[in-house]
Formats: sequence, C-alpha cells, structure tokens
Amino acid sequence: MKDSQLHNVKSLKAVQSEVQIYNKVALSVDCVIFGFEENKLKVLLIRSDMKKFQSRWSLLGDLLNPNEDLDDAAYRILNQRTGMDDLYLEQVNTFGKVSRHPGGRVVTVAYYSLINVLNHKLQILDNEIHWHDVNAVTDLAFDHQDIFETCLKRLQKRVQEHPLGFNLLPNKFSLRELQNLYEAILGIKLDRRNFRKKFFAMDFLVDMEEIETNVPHRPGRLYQFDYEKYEKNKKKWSGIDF
Amino acid sequence: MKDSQLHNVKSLKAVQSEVQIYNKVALSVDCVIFGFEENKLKVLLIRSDMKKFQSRWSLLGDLLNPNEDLDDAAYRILNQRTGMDDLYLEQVNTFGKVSRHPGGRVVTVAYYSLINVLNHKLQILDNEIHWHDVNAVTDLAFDHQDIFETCLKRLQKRVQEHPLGFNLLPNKFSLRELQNLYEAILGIKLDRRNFRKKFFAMDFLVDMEEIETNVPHRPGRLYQFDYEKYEKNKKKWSGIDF
DNA sequence: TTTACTTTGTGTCATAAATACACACTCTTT
DNA sequence: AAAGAGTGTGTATTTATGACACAAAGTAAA
Repeated sequence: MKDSQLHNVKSLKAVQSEVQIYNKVALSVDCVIFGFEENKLKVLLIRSDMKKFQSRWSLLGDLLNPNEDLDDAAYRILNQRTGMDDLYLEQVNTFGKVSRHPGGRVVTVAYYSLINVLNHKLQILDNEIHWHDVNAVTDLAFDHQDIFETCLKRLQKRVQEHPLGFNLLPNKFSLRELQNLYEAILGIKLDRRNFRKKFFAMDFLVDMEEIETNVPHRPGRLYQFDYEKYEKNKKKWSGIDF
Repeated sequence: MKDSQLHNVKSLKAVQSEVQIYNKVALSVDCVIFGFEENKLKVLLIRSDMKKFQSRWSLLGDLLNPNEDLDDAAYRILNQRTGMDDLYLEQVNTFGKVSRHPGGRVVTVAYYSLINVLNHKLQILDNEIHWHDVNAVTDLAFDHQDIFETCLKRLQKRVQEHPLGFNLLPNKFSLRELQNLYEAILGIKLDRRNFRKKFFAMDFLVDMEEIETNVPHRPGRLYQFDYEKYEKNKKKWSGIDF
C-alpha cells in the first residue's frame, strides 16, 4: 500500500471511501496502575483466565471503542476499576509486535497511572484483582511484563524530574512519607537531611501547621504540594549530561 | 465491551474467534525525520495533495501492514524514503483523537528519526518532498503540527541525556560541528570552552588525529563517538530536581 | 611574503550545588 | 522517670557550573 493512500489522496470523498478499505487492527489500552501502601510501591493486576496464561497476572486493559479518544479509553479503564476521577495518567508506549496476543493481531497502547490508595473505592472484592508489590512482579501474561517494566522505568525517570509523586500520597503528608515514597519508587536509600533540604529549596511545599497522629514517636509536620508555586519556579533547563 | 473479552477469555479458540469481531481501527505510523545541514536542524516533509489540506506539508507516514511489527513499519517508511538502514529511530507517542483524520478513524503512532544527510540517497527528486528548517515549520496538515512539536520536544530532551546527536553528524566531526548541532537542536548559544570541557570530561570522544579540510581558517581536530566507552562510563543516576 | 582575518585550542577563578555527617528535641511506651 | 524511636536542624568538604582572554594555525588577499 502506497503512502499516498494515507496522506496524499485527491479529495475528502476519496479518502472517506479509502479509509473503509484500510487494513485495520484491534487496538487496546493497557494501564499500569501504581499505588503506594505500607511504604511499598504497588501495581494493580488482574488474573488472566486465558488457558494459555492460566492463573498468570495481567494488566488492566480493554479495547478502544469506535468513537472514543485514546486518552479517554485509558481514563475509562481506570475509572471503571477504581471509581476515581482526577487521576494522574500518562501515555508511555505502544506495543505492536504481530504475535504479542495469541488470539490475533492486537496492538496496545500502554499508560501508567498514579493513584492514592486511600481515596479509591476499588472493585477488588473478588480475588481476581489485586495489589502487587512491584518488586515481586514476574512472569505476567502476554507481553505485559515488558509493558510493566517499561512503565516502571518511565515512572522512575519522571518522578525525578516532575512533581508526580504527590499523586500517590494523601493530600497532607509528612516529609518522611515523601522520602519513603521516593525510596520505594527508585529502590534506593536517600540521606534524610539532604532530602529535606532539597524539597524545601524547591519551595513548593506548604506547611499545614499540623502534625501526624497515631505515630509511636515524635510526630512529623504535615505538608501539601502547591502546584501554583511549582509552576512559577520550575526550571526550564536541565543541561547536557550523560 | 467488557474487559474480559480482551484478556480474560476462556480459551485460545474462544479468543481467536473473538478477535475477529473486535472493533478495529486503521493504524498508521508517522515519522518525524530530522537532519542537520548548514548548521540548521531540518525535518523532512511531504506535500499533502488532499483537498482539505491543499498544499500543506505533512509528515511521512503510512499504514501499518497486517503482518508487520510496529517498529518495522516505521523502519520501512524511513528506508523507502531515505534508502538508508542503520537509522536511529524512537517511538514517541500515539495520537488517537477520533477526529484527527478527516477520512475516518485513523490512530497514528509517531516516531522520530535522526539521519546523517550526507549518507542518504533521498528520493526527493520531485518537489513534493523537502527538507524544512524546523523553525519555519508551521501549519502542517492533519494534527501533524502537534505531532511534530511533540517529537521535537522529545528530541530536545533526549539529546541532553543521551548521545543521540552523533546520528546527525558524519562519522568524524569537529567539536565545533558538535556544538553547532546542540545549539541548533536546543535553540540556544553555548560557551565554547565549557562545551569542550564537558564533552571531553564525559570521555567518549576519540581523537582521530585528523583535521578538517577546506575550511577558510585554522582547521579543527576530528573526533569519533565511541559507544563502548560511553556504555562503560555512563551515569546511572541523575538525581531529583524539578 | 606579509598582513589581516577567522576560528581553534587552552586554564583559572568565583560561585553554586551536592554530599557526608551528629546531636538535641519531642512524643510514646513501659 | 527512663528508654525508644523518629523528627528537626547546620556546617564543612567536595564537586560541578559559568564567566571570561589570549596565543596559535591556517586561509585569503594585497
């Protein structure tokens, strides 16, 4: 099929009839839904009932509807599963190997999402859907292991450059919680004093003048992320370095 | 359509029949092909003959073939147009707004590519395909302006973190050429001494012990990028900062 | 062949950012 | 009242960044 059939046809009418005969593929959206609980980074998985992948876990996904924008489809999947709106959602990559789905050609667009596990009203009543520690995720169905790892890497990178992490935390949080989150996502230990120094220097945390409750030690102060302040001060330039 | 139809069906046979009835969409691949010439960053565009977009420029793209991996489709488009293999190619984003193509539903996966304009044997004999200065690209057909800008931003970011830029240069290049490249991609001026210091410090340029020819001034030394050295020394950690 | 022109090649100093590190304070538990 | 556990804070060292000037090498033109 020549390129001209896609972009260089002679008229709108011609295109409209041409699109009818275009080769078409099934297109799905898969979501890597991250949560943070017990100081661990978690991912929401569903059990695959497919014979070929018996009892293996897979990502939450669905087919794109005919009159649905791609981002809307990702949002719909999340909303159906978590009952939440106002979710952080980011497209990561599209996986299109011919043989990635045993039932035929299905190309899938992968998104990841960050949710605050305390806010959701999850439909995880059945034991077919479950939060998994990201470090224990292996051997997912289809090419979902690959998709999952790609999304996790993307998150690890993004969280160092943009204030995404707050989406995983309650509205008010202590600096210790924030540090635990970063340590869980990045899989490293950070120096407590330097961590605090860094975040205070970035100057978008507002002191709620409240303290933690129900901790068996000196309670920490609670902070909130101020997006406005972030937007004002954010750096536009990172510099060449690799 | 329920999620179970995609990932949780009862058997392979069941899936195979189900995939037949999946909603399908036309899926295309669009390539933002960057080149570097006369110290300017260029992009390869083709003229759209479509009435609705009369005479406007568009990206090079084509439909995905039925038994073709997604990356292979991008590669095929590039190869057809430039006659080159061994190209740098990176998937950027998938654009799936319902109304993005006037002829019907077409979802497109965008890639960008970096090519050394000296090596290609371009099929740009007709005046329907042309190198454009990236700063002069406006008003592309379809949603291609959006796609183009997304890819350019991605390139600008990636080139600061990974040694991609060398794909746009000849095998042997002077540091001035390298600096011109960075300045063109990023749209900024850089300090010459600090630029050299930085690249020498990263320690993956090997001195070819040759000098430029045909320059009307003192010739510069020529260097080559050594991928092995880069892989050994590359930093794994960037640090939290935003 | 001399001079003017243009661009290369190089180092230091000043400032800013990153890192390593220790002790007193507060609240809870026993 | 004492022990336990985690919070809150500052400084000194090292490392990276940014600003900046002059001699040397080749070309072009007189």
